[in-house]
Amino acid sequence: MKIDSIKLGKKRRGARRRERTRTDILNAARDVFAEHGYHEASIAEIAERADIAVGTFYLYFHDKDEAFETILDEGFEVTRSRVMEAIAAQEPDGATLSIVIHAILHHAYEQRALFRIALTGSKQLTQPSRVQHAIAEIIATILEDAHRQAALIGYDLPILTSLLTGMITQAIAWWFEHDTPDPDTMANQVIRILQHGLPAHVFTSQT
Amino acid sequence: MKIDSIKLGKKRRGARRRERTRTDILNAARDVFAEHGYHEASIAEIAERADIAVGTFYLYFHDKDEAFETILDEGFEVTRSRVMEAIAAQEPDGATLSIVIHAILHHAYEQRALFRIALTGSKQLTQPSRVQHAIAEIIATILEDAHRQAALIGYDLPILTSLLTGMITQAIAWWFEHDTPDPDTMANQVIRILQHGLPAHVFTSQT
Amino acid sequence: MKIDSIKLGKKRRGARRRERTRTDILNAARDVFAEHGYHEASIAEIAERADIAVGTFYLYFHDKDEAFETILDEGFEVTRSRVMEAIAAQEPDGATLSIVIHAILHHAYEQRALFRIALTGSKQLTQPSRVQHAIAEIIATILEDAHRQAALIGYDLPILTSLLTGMITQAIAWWFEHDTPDPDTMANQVIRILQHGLPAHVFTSQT
Amino acid sequence: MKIDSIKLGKKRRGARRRERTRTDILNAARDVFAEHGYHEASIAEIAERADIAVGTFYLYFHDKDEAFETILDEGFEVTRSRVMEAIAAQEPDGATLSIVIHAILHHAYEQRALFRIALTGSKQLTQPSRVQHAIAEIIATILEDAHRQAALIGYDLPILTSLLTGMITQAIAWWFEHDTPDPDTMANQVIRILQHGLPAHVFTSQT
DNA sequence: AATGAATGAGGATTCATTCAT
DNA sequence: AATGAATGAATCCTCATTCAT
Repeated sequence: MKIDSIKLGKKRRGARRRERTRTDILNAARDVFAEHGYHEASIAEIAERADIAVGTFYLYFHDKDEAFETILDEGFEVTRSRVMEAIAAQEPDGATLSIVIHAILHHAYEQRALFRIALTGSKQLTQPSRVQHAIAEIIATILEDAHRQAALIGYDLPILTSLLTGMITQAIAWWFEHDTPDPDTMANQVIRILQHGLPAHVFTSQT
Repeated sequence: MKIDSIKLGKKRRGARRRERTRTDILNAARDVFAEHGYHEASIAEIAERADIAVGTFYLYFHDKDEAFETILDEGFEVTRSRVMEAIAAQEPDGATLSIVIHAILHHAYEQRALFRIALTGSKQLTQPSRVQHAIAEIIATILEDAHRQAALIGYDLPILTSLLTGMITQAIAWWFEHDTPDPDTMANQVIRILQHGLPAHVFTSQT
Repeated sequence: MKIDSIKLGKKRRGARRRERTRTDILNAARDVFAEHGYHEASIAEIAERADIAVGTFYLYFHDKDEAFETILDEGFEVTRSRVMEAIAAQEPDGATLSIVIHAILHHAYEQRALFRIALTGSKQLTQPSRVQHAIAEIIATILEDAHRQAALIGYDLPILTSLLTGMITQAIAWWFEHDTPDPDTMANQVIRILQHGLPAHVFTSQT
Repeated sequence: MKIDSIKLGKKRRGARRRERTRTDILNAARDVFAEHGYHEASIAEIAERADIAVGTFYLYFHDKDEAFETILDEGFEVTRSRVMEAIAAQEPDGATLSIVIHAILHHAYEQRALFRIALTGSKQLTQPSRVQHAIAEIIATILEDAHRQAALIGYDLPILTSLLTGMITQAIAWWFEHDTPDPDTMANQVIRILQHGLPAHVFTSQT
């Protein structure tokens, strides 16, 4: 029994260590990708920041690509679940668009580095930015509900979803260059537009 | 005099030729950047498509970067002037937001390659804003007018501009993956949102 | 005394175990070398097939090279003794070339993996001779006898030995790509050439 | 006309230069491969010996492999044609085995580096040594003639070809470690065996 | 002006070997 | 004795840029 527990201890320690190294690498990689973008990020720099040898990187990730993908995948998994939790906590009966927008912007504000990578450090051209996809999915669920209730007649649902996503994405990107406003204020700006629209004035001739 | 005019002729011919080569390179480069993105685009391929030698490229552009910048700069200069012309033609008294959105989307639809480069093939991280900047500027003029007339109380003007730009940009990006709808339909979707907002329904609890 | 015997038992068991592990590694290594060749064989794969940790490999062999050398050395020691036994069993008075060739090809046919390593997976350039050397030695003893009896006048003994070795080696290499003929048939082909030579016909002009 | 000839001159000079560089690389590569074998040969060393930059290597060969293949391909093409010429010169009516063996060994002696690469510096395991193939082809033509005339009853033709090839190959390999004997003497040793066979003595019990 | 061969720094990836546990 | 995570030197290959012609 003693032996068992010791062995178990060892195993746990090994696993813990392995996990810690993996996290170190992922954090370092996220920073480097965020700073330089996919192409200009070098494994050497990631390794240095994670305080490991170059070769160690390859013990945890098959190649540069896999690390990149992992950051996005795991990052957005966290995003999705956090946002979902926030929504569920506030409005158990069903999410409203306002709550969703607030939740997304709150989380995005805290995870700027991740969003920066996803929005600008892309590896491929065709990636319509995985962020957009993640955001779009969340928004889609709400709009689909509304659509089912025939509340969105006149709108093409996929396009509407995409356009809202574009707006929210832009709100997030705003923070790449500015530090204010805070997420709530930003969310209110977005919601205001979506709720009331702009004054008729701007759509007609301006004399 | 005769000699002079000959020289002049030569000069002119030389200049015309130079101009043609420059355009060839720019066209080839735009295609290659659009196909592969900044990083994967090689000078060799650009040169081949422009039917010139690699070295010749460097007689016209200082480096890869300069060609890239030139494409965006000249491209958006054209965009701006075309859109402005379109607006002026339709509504001499002053543009309305509807007209601007229609004009922008029309032009963008025709210049997909350019917009694709600007939106996805960026060289640096902070760059996706090149298109956005161009679009934002046009929109800003209209919103500023409205703002001056106190019609936009409650909105932060720069942020509002940015958000609208995000929506329009997203509409353009939609065409990177889909061929429909046509620019007018797309513009109408955008305008519908901005004019009426979404039904109150989606902002409140959904029972 | 009791303690002693226990210790002894332990020691023996330890030694036996050590021996078994060593053999496991050697077997795994032989397979991997045979499959991939020296350079493409990785310690990691050898360790995996031997069901040990990478580090353990280095407890038994100083480096990749030593394992490789050991395989060849021990392999050919076995070859030599088996062949010698076979000869002694058949012809106690002294071996004949026929018997030797039969014996060598029989053994080689069964030990293809080893011979494949020795002939094609070599580490260094000057090495293809390891097998050759082993074969040559056996053949040399016979030829030297004959030479002593002045039966090989006109032949340079070392060269003759080498040439016969080349022929036999080639016979073995034949099996790297073909499964037939069986060792006896193959041996008879070799012997036929060495016994009668080729018809005079092929050495003169062919009208 | 003057312009034409100048242009032509330029073209020729360029082509000549290109050809020279290619040859330089091939020569350097042949040496390095011969010294270190395929795997240990580094492009850097080849480039240095050819007195070019690393990148230049890749202007002429797609990768290490292609250079290696080219050396063998071109090398054996030369071998074949030289040997064929030699044969044709001596015996217009049809080659005899003696002449072929002399010719092969003569050429091989002069091209030791090439043969060393082909025989020992192989890249893949399955390569039954392209040399062998080249030699085998030449020998096959002669033996097939004889076979057609039913002079080789009792022999399996492909195996016989292979065995002779093995012998000749071994003769060439001999020179990797020794400088003597000269090609003619060596050829005579080979021919002597093939013509008369070994004394019956060595095949029977040796009392 | 045009050419295109040459350059060489830069970066990804591998794997034999070590060593703390 | 055994483990297997960590190391980092070594090597291939790319491509923007230069420059002799």
